[in-house]
Amino acid sequence: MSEKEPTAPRSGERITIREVAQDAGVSVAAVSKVLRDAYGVSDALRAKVRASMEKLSYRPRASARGMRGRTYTIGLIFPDLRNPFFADIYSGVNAALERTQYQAMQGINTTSGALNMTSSALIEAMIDRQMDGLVIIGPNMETQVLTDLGARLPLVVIGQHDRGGDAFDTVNNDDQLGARLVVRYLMGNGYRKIAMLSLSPSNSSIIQQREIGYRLEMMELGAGDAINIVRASQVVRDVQVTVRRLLSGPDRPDAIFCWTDLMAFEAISVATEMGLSIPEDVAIVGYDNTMFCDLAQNSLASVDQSGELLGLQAARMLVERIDGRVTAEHFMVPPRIVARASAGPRQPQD
Amino acid sequence: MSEKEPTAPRSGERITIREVAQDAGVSVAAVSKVLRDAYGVSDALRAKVRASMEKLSYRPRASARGMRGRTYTIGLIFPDLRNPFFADIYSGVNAALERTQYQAMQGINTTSGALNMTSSALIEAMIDRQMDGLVIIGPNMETQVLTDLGARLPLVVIGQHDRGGDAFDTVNNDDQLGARLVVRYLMGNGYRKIAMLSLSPSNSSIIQQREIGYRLEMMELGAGDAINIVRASQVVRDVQVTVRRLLSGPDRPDAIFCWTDLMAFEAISVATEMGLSIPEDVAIVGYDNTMFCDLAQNSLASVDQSGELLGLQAARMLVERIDGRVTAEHFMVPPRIVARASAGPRQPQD
DNA sequence: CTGAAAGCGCTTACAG
DNA sequence: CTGAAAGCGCTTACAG
Repeated sequence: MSEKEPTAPRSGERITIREVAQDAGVSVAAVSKVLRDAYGVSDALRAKVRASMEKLSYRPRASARGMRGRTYTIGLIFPDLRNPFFADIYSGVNAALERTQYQAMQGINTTSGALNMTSSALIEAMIDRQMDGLVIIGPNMETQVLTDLGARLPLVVIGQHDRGGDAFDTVNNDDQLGARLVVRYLMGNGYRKIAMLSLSPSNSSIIQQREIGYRLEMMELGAGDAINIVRASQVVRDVQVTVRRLLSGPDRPDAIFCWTDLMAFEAISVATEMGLSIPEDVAIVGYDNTMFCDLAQNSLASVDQSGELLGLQAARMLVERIDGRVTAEHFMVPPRIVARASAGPRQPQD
Repeated sequence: MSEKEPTAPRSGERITIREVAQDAGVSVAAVSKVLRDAYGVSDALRAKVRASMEKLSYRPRASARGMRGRTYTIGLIFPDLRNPFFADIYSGVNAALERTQYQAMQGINTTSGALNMTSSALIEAMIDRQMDGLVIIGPNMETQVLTDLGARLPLVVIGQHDRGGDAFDTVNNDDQLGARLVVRYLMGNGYRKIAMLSLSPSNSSIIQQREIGYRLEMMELGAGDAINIVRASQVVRDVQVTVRRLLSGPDRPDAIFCWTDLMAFEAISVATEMGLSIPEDVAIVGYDNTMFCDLAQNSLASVDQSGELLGLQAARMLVERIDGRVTAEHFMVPPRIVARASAGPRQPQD
């Protein structure tokens, strides 16, 4: 294999800062300052340089900038791509960066199995590529790992309640409240034996918060005896088996509060296959309020956690950190129940 | 705003090629050659350098490499993030790159509206960041734009049948055959008045190929008089209105062949809301065979176009181009019908 | 407020 | 097969 360099076409094809400086009749350093909106540039000089940049359609190269300064690129790490909820977060991030020089680049942990391994490999790849900062969504790692990472570069975490001193910011939906709202909503509609289909392994703080909220609200509303948490991994087959077992038992729940809309859709599917009616035989509630909840065949009641707002806020906070903030900030969005037929008012039993 | 540089922590913290060279007792150039697997390095030297890299846990910085050579980063551009089909393509790309030094970075065109504007802005952002090559999925742009782009950097396009000389490679599902298979399948199950719910605006070659396949097969199977193509944009409301109109007309179709699973789910929703049974009143077929087709509430028959294979192949071809190939290659995957209840055998009519 | 020079961490001819 | 030196396109002290 030859060592040709077809990647970069004829060199000199791309305009550099040097040519802009020459065209504007100023120094290279002056152009650099205009580029970075740095102080110490007169309006006249700025105008001249801007005009030359426009005229030559100059675009700075991120990798050259990254050699000493910033790349104006931030990395987004998603836990998976199949949940349309993440698209909402992504739009929020993009909206926040729209009028800045920053650009978001995504990486996704698709490989199942050794999740920690995969995500740390991806994180290192992002650091190798000089990301100015990282937004990690729904991390499946120890808080200590995030703390260490936050010491290396600006970091904002979405979906992680445990804090790491000043090492990173967090942006969350109030998961404990979200779970409480679900229990209240279901109780209000006449359901009492409410089971929770949670996620395993359950080491994430989001999972813990939702389980706590569920337990507390069940107890406070006098249904402590009906508390029933079952767990499944995200794998489809595992969800199906778990739901089927739950619905086949002698003491079938009235309602299932599912970890995610995706799990709830599977629950609807299994219940349907078992010949059960929703919500007459069993009510189903999801989390995320994804676009598929509205489909008539799902009509899934769900908790809206404003993904777009989460993304927007995370991106803003990250840029602040890149700009020098060193103390942690934490942002929490209130969740909201969106009622739909899958958990509608219970008919009087015969 | 001060000009501090919190992005890069204490400098010197990261190991450089120079320190590796020193540790191994060789020149910097030698280390670079080992890094690039370039020729002209003895096994002994290679082993020494590898050991030092390991010992110091050295990792090359992509932006420094990009200054003269490659960044070992390829850009993936998706038309949207809400379709789980793209997750399949992504896994394929990742699988292909797994044992290479390359890393994929994603960008997504979320902003609706001026689609061309958005995607070209994203493409420029990727070029600014020195991507070694680009994979563009389902581009909404003129072939000429792709041809120009292919002249600037290695390019593979997924979902584009029009070719651009040697400027870029294409990877496709055989969309014309896919559409034919759907018509054959539906006819075989007793449906004849088969409408096609296509995408507007219909300037993409994929759309054209599917429409051609649909028309030809309808004619060849003697149902030319029943040809009926309606179009909707991806916007949910538009799909709903279009499907409702189609199903309310005086001459209701027996079956609807939908542009995408996502559209098919909407079609199922609308039909359900109208009190129609599927497939008794109207059969529905989708395209992409996404994970949601299997849910009992959808049971959506669909065309599988092997997203993972498309992604795998595209990534391989892109790496070949980066390595110097200058002639175009074109790869086509055969589609496959996955039968499900939404288009099951038609019951004899009363 | 402005500019000349050094340097970021690699790769690339080129000389030995 | 190996290495010393130049250079990629920016930013950053530093001097004026």
